[in-house]
Amino acid sequence: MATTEKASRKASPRDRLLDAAARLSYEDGVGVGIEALCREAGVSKRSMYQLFDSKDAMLATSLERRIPLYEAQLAHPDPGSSTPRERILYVFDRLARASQDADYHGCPYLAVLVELKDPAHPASVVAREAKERLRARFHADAERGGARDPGLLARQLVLVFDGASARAGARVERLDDGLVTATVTALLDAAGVR
Amino acid sequence: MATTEKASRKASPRDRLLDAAARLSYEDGVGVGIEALCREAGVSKRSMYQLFDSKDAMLATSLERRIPLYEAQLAHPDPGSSTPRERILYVFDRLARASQDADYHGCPYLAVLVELKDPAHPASVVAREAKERLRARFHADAERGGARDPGLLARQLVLVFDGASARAGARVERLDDGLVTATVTALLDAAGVR
DNA sequence: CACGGTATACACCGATCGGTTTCCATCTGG
DNA sequence: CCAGATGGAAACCGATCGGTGTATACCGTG
Repeated sequence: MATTEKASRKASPRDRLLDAAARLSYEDGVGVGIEALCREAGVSKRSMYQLFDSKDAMLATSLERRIPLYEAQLAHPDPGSSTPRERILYVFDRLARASQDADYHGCPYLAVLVELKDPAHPASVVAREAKERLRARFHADAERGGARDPGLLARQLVLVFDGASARAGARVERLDDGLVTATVTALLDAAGVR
Repeated sequence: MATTEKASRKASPRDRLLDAAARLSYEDGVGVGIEALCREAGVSKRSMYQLFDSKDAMLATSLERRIPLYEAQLAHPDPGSSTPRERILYVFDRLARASQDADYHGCPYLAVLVELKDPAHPASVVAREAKERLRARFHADAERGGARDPGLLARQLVLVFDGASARAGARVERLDDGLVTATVTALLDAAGVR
């Protein structure tokens, strides 16, 4: 009955593989070899191909599994008593903080979409879903915040989010001086969000 | 004396290689094999390695050569009689138009920076230079336009530019309904650009 | 015409790619 | 104690990777 309950000492091969895939594909790009992935995970290639149909499938699963964590990292700690404006600005504050890490390389989902230029790739589908969820969250807050055009504001915010994360990840820009906050504030004000 | 003057009928192998490198690395990513590049250019591998030290060097040269074209595509046709605001908005208008092409895959320089995560890679250096020049152009127009903080506005504009081009290239967003114009206008207004 | 540079075709190098196969060690439930 | 499932080590597959070596065909110039 239990699917993964016995793993008492250390993580299951499946979990180790998914973690390794997330880490290595983020650091080195989706072009990492399965050989390197399995070595990092301490799992044989044989086991990996029993657990997943292909490298692409494992990559997609790995990305999908990370979505809740990704969203939790950007979620305001107190969704109840915070204002929509605060919740939106919090997302960008977290982005600015995360981008200061030496190993920050931008939003992993946007990176996947850029690297695999094929929109039909299973990993691209997952990445698009993750980005769509971020937009939807901005949209909900934009509506609650009384934006004149919540749909427009939400799209503007993801535009800034992706531009900022990509540029910070590529080390062409720094976000630690209030750049995103200033930009988002201007957009929120223009949209009439209180 | 003359470097490339004899090429009367068709382009030199060097030019064919650089064009093929630009096209294929844009369509398929920087991971394209040199075999495919040489086939596309109609040049033998041997000739390529006589003309360039390595694949990386050829890629960097190819990107560098494209910078003037890239900038010309975004340049207002009448720099003399146009206002700074018009010139800035023109850049985004061209971006919105270009993004409607079926084979648009985003800004090639940002893509290179995202794909090769190594900032020291020769192609990354060139790509960073191209992005820096765009920022500098925005900065000049922001100053001339009387922006309160030209440096800030210029950085905000490249943020929007890269976010929009990346998302449009990844087919997660469409720019044909005035999204970027609305966003840039809000930022220009907030900065006090007339 | 003979020359030297340019470009070609093609085989080759070791390494790695995604993926498969065989064999064996280990663990667990009956 | 034994059966069967699980998972790991390593060889192997054809293909491709970036890069070279060799030998030949073309070219304008002397």
